[in-house]
Amino acid sequence: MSPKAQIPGIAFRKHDHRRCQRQLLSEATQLCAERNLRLTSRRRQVLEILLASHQPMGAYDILAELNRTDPDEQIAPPIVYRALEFLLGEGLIHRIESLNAFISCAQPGHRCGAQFLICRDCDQVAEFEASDDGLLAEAGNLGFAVDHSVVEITGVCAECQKHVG
Amino acid sequence: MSPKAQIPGIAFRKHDHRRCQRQLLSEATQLCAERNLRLTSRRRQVLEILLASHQPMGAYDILAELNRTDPDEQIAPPIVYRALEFLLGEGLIHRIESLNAFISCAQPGHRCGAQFLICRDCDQVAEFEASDDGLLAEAGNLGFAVDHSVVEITGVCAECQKHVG
DNA sequence: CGACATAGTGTTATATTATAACGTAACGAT
DNA sequence: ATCGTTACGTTATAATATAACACTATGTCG
Ligand SMILES: [Zn+2]
Ligand SMILES: [Zn+2]
Ligand SMILES: [Zn+2]
Ligand SMILES: [Zn+2]
Repeated sequence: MSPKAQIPGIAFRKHDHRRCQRQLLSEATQLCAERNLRLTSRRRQVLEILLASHQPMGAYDILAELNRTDPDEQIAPPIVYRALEFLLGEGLIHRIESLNAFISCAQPGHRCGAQFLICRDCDQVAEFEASDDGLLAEAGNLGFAVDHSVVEITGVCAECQKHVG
Repeated sequence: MSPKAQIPGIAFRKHDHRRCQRQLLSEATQLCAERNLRLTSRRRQVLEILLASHQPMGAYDILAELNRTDPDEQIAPPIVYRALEFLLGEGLIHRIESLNAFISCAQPGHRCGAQFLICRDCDQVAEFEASDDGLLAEAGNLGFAVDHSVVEITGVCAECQKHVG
């Protein structure tokens, strides 16, 4: 993965991910403490699996990972989905609708609009913060009370455009 | 400037839907003829089911409808999915990712960006043409070659806000 | 026409994603 | 300690989607 300063999203940037990971987990812990919520070990476990990369994972991928690291117990889907539900609710992760997958939030606590660039070549997904969201304003102008917005842009990232063959 | 700030989406407007339906089917027929594509009876059948309303339907809802109107044959999922794939490819219908559902395009042939307002009260979905140019331009500026964009805004429509208790 | 290539359909089975339902355990407050 | 609540574990099943392969319709060319 080469440095691509122009692409937003940490997924596309070279960085000390060890540190990044630790930081995000710490932020999650603090955020839950502030909100008086329980980041239980299951929830933390699922979050950590997602924090291991900046890639989206399917619920069953996460499930497999849980069962791989802990072959004694046989975890079942509802456990994963419940943890995901909690993490989604607190904005610690996002759901990528067009992939049926989940990804750790790059800026937990920012209550950021979740907007994604999805490269169909390298499968990397970058969360990016579109500062000016005219769409929501427009929806608002039309009398629509916006609750949640899904913005997922599929295409080819800058790096992959170079390697076309 | 694009023609926006109209009331979004025909789904939310009172109109002669009989006529609307006929018109859209006719446009689809013509469009396929122009493109030298076969709007076979199966494909037309699926399109007609979606054109019966401006509401999104799951693939299995469509399947059920097929099997209801024609109880002799027992249609299976792949048939529906293949018809949907064709219709999606030609822009005659759209897929709503956050609902796992399909909806007829309000403006076939316009190659319109597919943007949706989804009311979580009345479940109506309005296709609306907004200037998400900002977003796409931003992606473009960042070196990302946009292929397809998903914009789905969930909330409460103007009408439902009045009736809230 | 009749052989052929191709696109579309039908059928079976199965993969993938997600939830219902219900009981148990942990926790937090009286 | 008991009680209400939240989270977890377990089983079963629902809902969504595709793989694989056989068959049929359609158009093309000699
Ligand atoms: Zn990182
Ligand atoms: Zn890429
Ligand atoms: Zn109509
Ligand atoms: Zn509504």
